[in-house]
Amino acid sequence: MQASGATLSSSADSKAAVSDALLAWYDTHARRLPWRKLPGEERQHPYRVWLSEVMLQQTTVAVVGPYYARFLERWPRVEDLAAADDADVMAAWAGLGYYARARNLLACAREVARLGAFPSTEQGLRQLPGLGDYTAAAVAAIAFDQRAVVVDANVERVVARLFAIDTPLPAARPAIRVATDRITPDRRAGDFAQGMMDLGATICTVKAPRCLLCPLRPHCIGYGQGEPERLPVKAAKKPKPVRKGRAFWIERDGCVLLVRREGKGMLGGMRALPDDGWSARMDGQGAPMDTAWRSGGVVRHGFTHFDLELQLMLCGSPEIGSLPRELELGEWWPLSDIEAAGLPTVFAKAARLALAERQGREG
DNA sequence: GAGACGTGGGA
DNA sequence: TTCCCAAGTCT
Repeated sequence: MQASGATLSSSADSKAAVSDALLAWYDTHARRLPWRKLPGEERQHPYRVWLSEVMLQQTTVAVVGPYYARFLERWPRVEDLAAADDADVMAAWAGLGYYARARNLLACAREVARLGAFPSTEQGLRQLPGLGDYTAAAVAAIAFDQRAVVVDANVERVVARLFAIDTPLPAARPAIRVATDRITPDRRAGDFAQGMMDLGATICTVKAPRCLLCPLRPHCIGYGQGEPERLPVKAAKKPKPVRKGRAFWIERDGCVLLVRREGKGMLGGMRALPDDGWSARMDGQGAPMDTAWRSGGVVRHGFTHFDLELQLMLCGSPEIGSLPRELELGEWWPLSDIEAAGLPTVFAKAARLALAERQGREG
């Protein structure tokens, strides 16, 4: 743990100075978000805090908004979510990405329903599926007013600049955590955490930080050194490989054949078009059946760790009994209601392409 | 520690 | 267009 020899100022009250400045700023500049407490409310409901925090993992506030509203409308309490069908929850999550979050969301809701309530301590929360260091600390602080050290990417950026920590990530994490602990107040830890995240999102931004508007500027070593936007230092990214595969659009009587992806891997638990195995850490292989396929065009889609060129293959009215065993378990989904299938984006793109091709042939 | 795991929006 | 990356977790 090495913070460039920088420490927060030597004055004994500097810790309170930073948290006081941050909290005062939060009191007047907090973003008004659907999952935040209403004025006068003592604290936020654990279910809503947890739901929003899981959705917000690696996902922007703007994208989460509509999903959060739909989930809360459909499953108002954690017990409602615990009782939901897996397929319904996965379909409702479609488009948000990182589908392990949805699988863990259900597992967590069922565990909480079994327990009778959310654990009220960071340690207890940390045991729940899908709650790592960040989310356990955030829920403990925001919903239960516990003092917890909440470190997300915003806090990492703010703190790296505040203390001028120039060790590259991820090696800087221990130092950043210690520094965050040092400035986290004993009271209002939830407001402090949300204030730090709001500051990171609106003032202490990745590029072109608005330092002249920042309440922490007098305390910020990175600002004092100039070029705070240089921090935190990150390791160079590896290039993404391009992977090729095929997906199969099998149509019959106004319906298309959808399968459910197995397991915990890529898009696991989601409805999908049958494919040739491209997602199994390799290029795709063969077709699911021997029939007259025609090309429906190419879908390009970027995943986190590879880019995909997906060749869409089409066939209409397969003969009865010609389907391979693994496809007999699929669902024949009405084309008129394809939106409700909850396809992950790559397959939603493929469906749009297939329907457009269909339009072209009929028109 | 490093890689798997999605997506849409902004510059 | 291309690149970066956002309230991370799990293995």
